[in-house]
Formats: sequence, structure tokens, C-alpha cells
Amino acid sequence: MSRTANKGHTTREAILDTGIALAREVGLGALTIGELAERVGMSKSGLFAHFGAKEELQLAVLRAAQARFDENVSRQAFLAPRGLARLRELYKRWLGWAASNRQPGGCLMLAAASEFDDRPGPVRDYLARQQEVWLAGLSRTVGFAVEAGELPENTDTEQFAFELFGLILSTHHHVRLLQDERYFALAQAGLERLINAAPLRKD
Amino acid sequence: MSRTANKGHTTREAILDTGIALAREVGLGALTIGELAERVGMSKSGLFAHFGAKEELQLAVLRAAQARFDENVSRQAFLAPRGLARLRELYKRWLGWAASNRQPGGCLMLAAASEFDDRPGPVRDYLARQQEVWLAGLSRTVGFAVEAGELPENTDTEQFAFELFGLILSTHHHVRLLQDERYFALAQAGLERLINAAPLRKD
DNA sequence: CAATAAAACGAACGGTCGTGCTATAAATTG
DNA sequence: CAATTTATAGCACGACCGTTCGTTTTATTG
Repeated sequence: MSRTANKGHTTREAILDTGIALAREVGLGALTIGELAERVGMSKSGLFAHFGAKEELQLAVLRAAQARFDENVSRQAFLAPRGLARLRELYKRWLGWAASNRQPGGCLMLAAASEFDDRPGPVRDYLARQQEVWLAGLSRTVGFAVEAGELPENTDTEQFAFELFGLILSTHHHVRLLQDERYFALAQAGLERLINAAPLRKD
Repeated sequence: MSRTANKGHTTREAILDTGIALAREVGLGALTIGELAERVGMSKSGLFAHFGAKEELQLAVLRAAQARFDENVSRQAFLAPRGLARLRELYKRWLGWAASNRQPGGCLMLAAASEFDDRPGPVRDYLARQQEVWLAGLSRTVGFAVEAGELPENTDTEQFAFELFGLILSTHHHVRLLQDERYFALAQAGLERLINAAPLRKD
């Protein structure tokens, strides 16, 4: 017994890999079992047996995408020391993940959030939960820069995180729709303005 | 002959009204002729005859939504005098349009852009074109405030517009996904920071 | 009102959807 | 290697998809 890999587990991973790619192209809602099975090279029913329901497949794809995001963005950025260094590293990796058009489809979580924000159910719940966690993590990362004395003491970290998110979204939107890499420069300038004129708490 | 209204034109308008609402709920790509026909109260084939192809229906729905946006946001904001007054009015109306959850589905154009940014074709082309026009209009509106002396003379209007768009997107994203009206306050603070610490040209 | 044009319908088409079942093939275990 | 669990395939189902076509109803016009 090779511990990590039953046959089932192995093919399941392969399915999710291809599923992420396919969902990026057509959208998570339009992800179809037949098309996915064909790409993976197995039968519809064989693939279906792994998940038992379409919605379970969607959730599994989403969880797999989230795991890759955590690995490539969060975990890597956490290798940088607390403060502006980590914040900058996080922003750079996040931007690369979300708006890079090296691979088609952009960020699956952002696309899925936009697609499912009006469809109650487990998918939406999962996305909302992850979003809350991510926002809180962002605020904390900004907070470390405050603690390090690299941002004003009364910086509004939530406001900072909210605006940082907006910069990512604007870049994502414009790069993907208008296919113009020029927007990365605007994203960079936006971060610098956030740092140099950070939003302050009102009280 | 009542000039504006053949029977055909009238029902076409009704179809588009309902079509906008339905597309907001399920997404423009998942907009279905049968479901739409049922909601309008007519036969599938009868409805289909108005457009001749699914893609034409999608484009027609998109154009109708754009017309409503222009009417309720752009045109109304242009009643305010050039400068910060108009900019603030535009922002307020845009925010209300995009992120208000009084009616379900949020902004159709934003959702459609996210859905179609990877599907080449007329729908994507239309969305990209409208996006360029809108960004240019935003920059010009900011420029008027510069001309009025209400923003620094060397304000980077494109950067300003890009960041303004990010604030709208961040609000849209968070309000719709997390159902928390609190984010409107962050949107407002973001605009004030843009005005009080406007991005400047590098040269 | 009659003639004509426009609009809506109903039925059917080939496809694909998600999802059950039953049988077979492959991997794992003793 | 034999026994058994696990994974995959094949087939069928009802439902709905976009689209076509011929017919019927409704508006418009002279």
C-alpha cells in the first residue's frame, strides 16, 4: 500500500486538475461531466461515481483550486518577513495568480464568486466563507506592517484590505477583458499610493 | 399607426425587460430561451423568432441593460456641474446601480464581463468596447475636476479612474457575496482618499 | 370589411444534460 | 494465486437545450 495513492485517489486528483482548467474556461456552473470525462479520458459514469452529484464535483474543484492558491500565494508570501516586505510579496503573487493571462481563465474563485453570488447553496456558502477568511488574513498582514512601524499607527487595516482587493479586481477585470498588460503598472502604482497615503481610522 | 409600437416592438421590449432580470439571476450564458419564454408568457418558438439566434438574444439583452445604465447613471450624473460635484454624483449612482441589492443579481455588465472574458465572440467584443468607452468617460470626468482646480494639476486621471473602478468592483464583490451593507462605508472612504490624496503623474 | 403582412404557436429534430442501474475489469488483500 | 473490494464502463432514462418548419392567430393596411 503506497499510502498516498489508491488508484481512486490518483484519478480523482487528475480529474480535479483537468476540472480546474475546464472550469476556468467555461465557468464553474457550465462545467459539464461529459466534457470533463472526455478530457480526462474516461467514461461519464466512471467519473460521476467519484462524486455522486454535480454539486459535489463543483465543490471538489473549488477546494482543489483554493488549495493551489493557498500553496502558491499565501504560503509562499509567508516566507517573507512580516511587514511591508510580506505585504508586497503577497500582492505580487496574488496579482500574478489572479490576473496573469499565461493560463486561460483567470482566477477561478473570483469568477465563481461572481457567478454564484446569487445562487444560494453550498457552493455560494463555501465561497463566502473563504472570502471572509481571506479578507481577515489580508487585514492581519497589513497590521503586521503597522506593528513594524512601516505604516502609520492609526492605519485602518480593514479599509486598506478592502482597497487592496479593489486594485486586484480592477486589474483582473481590465487585463482579462481588454487584454492589455499595461494595467499591471496601474496596479503597482495603486499599491504604492496605498502605502504612501494609507487610509487612517476616523476616531 | 402609433409610431413607436408595432406589436412586435412592444413584446420585444417586454422580452428584454424580463431577459435582463433573468440574466441577472442565472448569468447571461445560462439564460435560456425556454425559461425566458415561460416567464414572459409566450411560446419558445414565438420568442425565438424575434432574435433568430441565442447569441442575438444575449446581445440584445446586453444592449438593453447598457441603455438603462446610461440612462440612470451617466445621463443623470451629467446634470451635475463639471468637477468634484459631478464625480461624486457619478460615483454615488454607479455604486447604487452596481452594488445595490435591492434587486437581485447585481450589475449584469460586470457579471457578463467576468463570464465572457475568456469566450471570444461578439458578446465579448461588445463588452470590451463598452468597457473602453466607460473608462475613457471616467477619466474625462476626473479631468473636469482637475480643470476646475479641485484636484491637483498633475493628477493622473487614468490611474484615478482605474482605482475608482476598483472601489466599485470591491464593493460589488463584497456586498453581493457577503451580503453586508457595511462595505458601502468603505467605498465612500475610498473615494475620499482618492480625492484627498489623488494619484499624480510620474513625469 | 377584405386583403395582406406580421407575430405567435405547436410539434418535432438531433444533442447534451445529470443521474441511475448492472456488469465487467482492475487493484488490493489474505 | 484466489478472494474480495474498488474502480470503471456501458446503457438507458427523462428533461431540457437551440433551432426549424408549417400552420394558425392576430395586427395592420387599403
